[in-house]
Amino acid sequence: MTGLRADARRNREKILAAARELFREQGTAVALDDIARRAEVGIGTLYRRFPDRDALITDVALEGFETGLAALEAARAAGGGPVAVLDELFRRVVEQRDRLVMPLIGGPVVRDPRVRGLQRTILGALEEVLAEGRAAGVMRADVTAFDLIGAAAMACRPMPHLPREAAGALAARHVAVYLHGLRPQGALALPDMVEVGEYLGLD
Amino acid sequence: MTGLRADARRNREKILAAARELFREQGTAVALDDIARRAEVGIGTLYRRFPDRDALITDVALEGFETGLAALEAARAAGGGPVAVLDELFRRVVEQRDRLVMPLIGGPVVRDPRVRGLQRTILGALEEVLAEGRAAGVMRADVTAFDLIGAAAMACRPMPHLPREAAGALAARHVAVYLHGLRPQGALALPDMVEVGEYLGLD
Amino acid sequence: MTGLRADARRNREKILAAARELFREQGTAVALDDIARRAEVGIGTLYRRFPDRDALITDVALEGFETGLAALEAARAAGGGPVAVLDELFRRVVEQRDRLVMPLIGGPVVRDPRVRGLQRTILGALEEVLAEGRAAGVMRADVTAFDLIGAAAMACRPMPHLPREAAGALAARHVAVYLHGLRPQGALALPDMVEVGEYLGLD
Amino acid sequence: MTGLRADARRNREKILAAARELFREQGTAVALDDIARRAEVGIGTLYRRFPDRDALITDVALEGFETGLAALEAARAAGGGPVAVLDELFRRVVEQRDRLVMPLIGGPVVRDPRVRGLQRTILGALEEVLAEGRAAGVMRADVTAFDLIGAAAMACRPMPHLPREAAGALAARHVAVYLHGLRPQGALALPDMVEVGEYLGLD
DNA sequence: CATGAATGAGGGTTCATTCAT
DNA sequence: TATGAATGAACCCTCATTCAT
Repeated sequence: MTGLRADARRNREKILAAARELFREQGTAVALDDIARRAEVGIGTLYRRFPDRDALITDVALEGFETGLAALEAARAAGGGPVAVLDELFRRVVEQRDRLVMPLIGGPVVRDPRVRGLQRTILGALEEVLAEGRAAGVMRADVTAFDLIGAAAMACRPMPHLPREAAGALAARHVAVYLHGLRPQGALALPDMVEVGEYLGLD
Repeated sequence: MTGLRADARRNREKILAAARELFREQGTAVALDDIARRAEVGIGTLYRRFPDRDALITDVALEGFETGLAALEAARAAGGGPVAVLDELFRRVVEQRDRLVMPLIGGPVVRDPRVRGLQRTILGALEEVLAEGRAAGVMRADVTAFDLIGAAAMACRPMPHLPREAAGALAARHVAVYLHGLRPQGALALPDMVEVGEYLGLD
Repeated sequence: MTGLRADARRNREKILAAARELFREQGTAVALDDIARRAEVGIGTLYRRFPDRDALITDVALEGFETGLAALEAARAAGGGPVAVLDELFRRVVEQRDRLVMPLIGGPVVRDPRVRGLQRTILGALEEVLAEGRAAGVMRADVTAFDLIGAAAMACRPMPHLPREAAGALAARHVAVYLHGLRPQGALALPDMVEVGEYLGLD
Repeated sequence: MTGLRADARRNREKILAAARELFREQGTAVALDDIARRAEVGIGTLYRRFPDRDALITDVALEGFETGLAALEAARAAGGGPVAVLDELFRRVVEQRDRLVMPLIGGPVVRDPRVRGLQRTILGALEEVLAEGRAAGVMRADVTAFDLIGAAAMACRPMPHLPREAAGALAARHVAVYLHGLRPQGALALPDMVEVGEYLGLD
């Protein structure tokens, strides 16, 4: 990744960008030939860099998680209370949902230790925000970091039958209502949480 | 559908059930051979009943919309105010999300007039519930029927990397927070809604 | 193999014949497309009948062993002493070496239980011939059935750089000298035999 | 070959050794990448030294023929009558059959004039041995140098399904019987020899 | 000179679709 | 009508070969 020749690194980036786009548009089963074509490289180049489909999916997902973590850190750095942090975080999540392909991805990704590390870091930071919110009495006590991750995943899912900006607007509105619902006033208890640890391979 | 011989109708049902399962498990691009095999009919039989993949997808989606409409009608019939209706509706939606494959489906479905009719009916009924809720001061004025459909779609999406019951719990909790967020108290304005009419082919 | 539809069985035979020819001409790595083309069937038909290259190789080899066993039985049926039997056997082997692709084949074939059964039968029959020859004092005591199989394998090997009839003549002459060498008179001891049992998976 | 820089010559040798091994293990169709990898040089280096696959095959074959000629000369130098010479020659052939890849090789090799020269030399020397043997009455009159080359070729062929030492023992035993068969006593006439001249490109 | 990145043709395999039984 | 055999286009992947570093 770092020791690559200049042209090789450039190609790697082009391939990842093309994969990101096509995964969103057509799912991760899209033809690798198409990815190579959109990236304007030969199919052999794609295979040299990513030995199989999973390697490509994993790296796209990895960048997604990195983007997610960066969004969270930026939201915290922007200051404001925990409510403002989540508002800002989800604003960025919806805005950058093209890069957050994360929720598209099935099982294999989870196995990658780099992904697991990022997931752990993100979960930890979210827990801190939630703890602040609970302490300040502005967030329900029963919502967990897993719930927030799940909400982000749902909001990022592509809706292929909707035009892009409509899907964006719908996601933004959905998230706004959801965040509004995080306030504790008059809330009924949530259904029980089930063990989601293995989502992270944290067990 | 109705004028079919008994065994032919039985085959049709077996095929639809198999398709529903496999669409959820593997997406709508799953091999038709696999569907025929799981349905325990020959591939030729599948083709006799459903001339192409889209016909099968359409019929599965149609059943999904019918299930959704039935859930809505049952929720209204159960009585209670508009809040109770939405609670009950979404409870059923999450519970029966296996059949609500609707949100899995891309563009082609929209073209079918039967689907459009069902969508119109569902949207109309949802608007009525929302109107009641607004009149009673228990629902935000700026949430639309489209938002509710969108929320249902997001909640129904399969999360293939999560074990089934974990995904169900996450969806139920998400929906609970979302519905809580529908209350008007202290709500900030939602982002603008964009025209989603073509989602229904209503334009 | 037996329960096949008439046209399906016809295709199966055409594919096996084409494979036999091309394996000899170009080795077992020959393009399967080429086999399908020579057999005048679609590539899909080939794959329906033989799920992978090994399945095809195995079946070709199987027919080879059946041919070999038939040659041995015919040679014995023709009567004459053990020397005449081996003469006749090897005459047939060289003559039909196109079908005796057996020696072309590497490891995977051995695993097939049908192949192992044939190998056992052939070895047993060869031992009987050798025993008769030894009893009559016309065959070296130290030659084994494995040696005879090995000799047949060597003689059947294609020599792609030689024109077909030249290779045949060379093989026939080689075999003649070899058989002549089987006589006990004045023979020096053979080098030790090494365990070849696993060739048959007999261990 | 001679005017090469020291490191270049070292690379050349490493490539030839790797090719010899892999040709025997997997045939001459083995991937050139694999040869470069086993030789621990870049693929570009291999191509600089050997412009195409045939050049590499030719050089490996050339070394094989040189090895064969050396074995023949050593056998003659060891003294003893013609029978002893052939015994010693074939002992060496079986022993060094790894280097005698010659019989693996198809048509292209023949074209190289250096190979043809070696073949002619070897054939000539073999004829001399046979002539001595015939004169001494210890060798059949109808066996030719071509037959001996053919016997060597058959004995050198790899038998990939047999463990290495078993294949060696089988070859040694086969050769012993064959050489025993070369004696004239009581021999029946051999089948006619066909013109094999073009094997050498001597026509 | 050595290296290894890039290329794309070609072979392996799957699967949607047609059609003979 | 039900079946499953046949077909071939399209996708996956490898590897010979060229060329920039």
